Amino acid sequence: MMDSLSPVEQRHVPNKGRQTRAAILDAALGLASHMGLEGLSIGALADLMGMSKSGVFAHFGSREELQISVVREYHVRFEAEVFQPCMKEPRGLPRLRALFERWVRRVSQEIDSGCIYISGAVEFDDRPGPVRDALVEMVRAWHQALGRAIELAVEEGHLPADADPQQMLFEIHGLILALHHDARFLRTPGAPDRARAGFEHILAS
Amino acid sequence: MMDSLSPVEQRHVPNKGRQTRAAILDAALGLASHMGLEGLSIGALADLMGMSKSGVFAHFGSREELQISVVREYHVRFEAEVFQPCMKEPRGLPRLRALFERWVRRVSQEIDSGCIYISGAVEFDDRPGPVRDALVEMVRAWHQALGRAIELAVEEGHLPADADPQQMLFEIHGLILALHHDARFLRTPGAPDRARAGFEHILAS
DNA sequence: CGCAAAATAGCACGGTCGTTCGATTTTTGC
DNA sequence: GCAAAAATCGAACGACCGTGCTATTTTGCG
Repeated sequence: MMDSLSPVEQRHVPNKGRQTRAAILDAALGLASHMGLEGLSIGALADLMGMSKSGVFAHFGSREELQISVVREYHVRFEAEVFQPCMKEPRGLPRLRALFERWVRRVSQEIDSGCIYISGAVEFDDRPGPVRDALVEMVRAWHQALGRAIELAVEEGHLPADADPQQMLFEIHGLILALHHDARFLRTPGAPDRARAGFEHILAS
Repeated sequence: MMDSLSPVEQRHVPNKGRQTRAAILDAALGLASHMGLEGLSIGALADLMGMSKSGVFAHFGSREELQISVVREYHVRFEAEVFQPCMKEPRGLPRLRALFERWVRRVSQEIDSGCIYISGAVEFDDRPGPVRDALVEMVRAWHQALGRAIELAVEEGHLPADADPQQMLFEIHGLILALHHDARFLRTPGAPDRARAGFEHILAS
């Protein structure tokens, strides 16, 4: 009778909705990694979930809102898997190396799941709207975090004082994009090591 | 009666068909640059050309064949605009620089037309079929041509003998991809110059 | 011109899409 | 346990898609 008797049990919080919404979003992330954000369809998502189209639809209100939710969820996971673990590393080169290594693994290791930041950037580069805005916001945030890590490496004296963090960021990002291209599209073996070698070239200058 | 009298003339070979096919292909290239190869629809193409869907359709036989034709046509133009003019440059660094500069201009300068190689790579990275095969073939050919230009620079002594052409190709390609990303998606000004600076960094090592 | 062949149009089919709406079932709060 | 509320379903709509079919028009050569 007393709610306070069971601390974990949340009787009066309507969580069925949230739970299925989270499950749908999880399936949507997998689907969007394969088909792209534009290829994400409510019907296919409903089939995958074993529920009706309108049942899925009701959780988001529109396809566009679903796409935005996918982008946000990807951002949360990317931050948790790539960014946050590296904050334990000492600032400067160690942290920067950790960030790059996790980024490389994220893009290459997972064979079947493409990076939504990269595919989304190509899909929405000249398609204005809220989805594009959300994507740009997330990518900008990640770039800013990475740029800050490079600046810290300069401040710590791990990189020469006249290094150009923005230029380094540009080149490092290029390595990741080339890795994504060669590993996922051309299926070239050894692409991750090419990216790592390029990273060392950038640091040694 | 005798066909051999007119070697060039082919009696029942019409001209109009090829012309309109070329015009359709031209429009299709513009459309695919904006919407991607997957976003290319016969209906939209017909509207753009002011003709019927079936009229457009008859020239290609299937949507897939249309996509492949677009890829091939893009390849021809890319070769004519980027590759061939640089063959007049002396082999080695001058030619390599010219190739990179024309590549940069091709990707960044044209504001409204995206690179089909890049967008196609993302769209078809895990979608098997003839369109993907055609794309891979064209991209591989271009990479091979660029790799050969780097090797020539080594042979000419313009680059150190222990340089790794494939590694350089990977890094240079990354610069182009980062340029495409920053210029078209993030709309960062100065991206072409970042790519050029990165190119100089690669050469100086 | 005339006639065959090529190019194009018009229409219809089956399919998928996002979305709406009312009915129905399940969850939740008391 | 009952009633309100939330979640889900099922069917339908209109729009677009690629494609096949049969006319109709246009082209090109004798």
